[in-house]
Amino acid sequence: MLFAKAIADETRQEIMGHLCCVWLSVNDVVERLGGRVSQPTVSHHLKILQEADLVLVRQEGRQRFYTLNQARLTVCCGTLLRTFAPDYAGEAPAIRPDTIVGPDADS
Amino acid sequence: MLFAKAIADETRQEIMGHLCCVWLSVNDVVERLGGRVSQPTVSHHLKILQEADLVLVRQEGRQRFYTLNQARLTVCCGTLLRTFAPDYAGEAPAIRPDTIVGPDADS
DNA sequence: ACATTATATAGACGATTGTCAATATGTCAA
DNA sequence: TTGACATATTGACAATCGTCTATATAATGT
Repeated sequence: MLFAKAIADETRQEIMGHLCCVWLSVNDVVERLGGRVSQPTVSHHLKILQEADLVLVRQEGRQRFYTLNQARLTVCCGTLLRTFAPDYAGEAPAIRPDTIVGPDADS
Repeated sequence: MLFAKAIADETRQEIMGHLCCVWLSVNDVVERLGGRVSQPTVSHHLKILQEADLVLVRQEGRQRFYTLNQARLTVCCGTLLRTFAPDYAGEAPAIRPDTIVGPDADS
C-alpha cells in the first residue's frame, strides 16, 4: 500500500495540508513550509505523493501546480476500513455518486 | 500521527490482518506469519501497534492475547478524511452510536 | 527451588528514508 | 541563442527502521 507509506511522514502530511482544496506551485509549497525544507526535498515528497496518486498535477508555463487528490484519499480510507474494520465499515463509503476515481490497485 | 507510521509497514499490515476480529497470542501470530518473522520481531511490531492504540491486549496466564482495535482504526480514518478530504467527509463517520472510543489525541 | 513455557527487552547490523548541495532539465522572454 | 526562472534529478550523508540473536522477565507446574 503506497498510500500508507506516503502519509507516514510528517513533512508530507504538512504538504498535504497545504495542498488541500487549493492548487500550489512547488515554490508556493516551499514558502508555506517556512523555509524549513529545501525545494529539492519538496519536489521529492511531491513525487512520492504523486506515485501514490495522492496529488493531481497541472503544468502551467514553467511552473507545476499540485493539489491534494481528495477522491483518492477517500478511496484509500475506504479500503482501509473495509480491510481492517469490517465491523464498522458496513455503511456505504463516503464517496459522492458522481465522483470518478481511479482503480484502487496499489499493492 | 502514530497511526500513519504504524500502518506503513507491510509486516505490520499482515499482522493487523491476522488480528482482525480474533484474539491471538504472540506465538499464534508468529505461526500465521509462516516462520518468516521471529518472535521478538512480532513482539516489536505489536508494541508499535499498541502505542498507536491499534490493538487491544488481554493477559491470560502466561500468554498475552492481541486483537485489532477496529474502533480506533475507524476513528483514525475519520480524522484522516476530515483533515485531508473535507469535500468528501460530509457524511457522518461510520461509527456505531453505541461504540465507545478513546480520545483521538495522537500528535 | 527449579525447569518450562510465553513474551519482552537489549544490542547489533543492514536497509531504507529524509535531507541537503550541486547540477540538470525544461520553459519562457529578450 | 542567451539568460533567467521553476522544477526535477543526482549523489552523499545522517537518522530512522526492521530484523535478528541473545538474554531478561514473568507465569506456571513439579
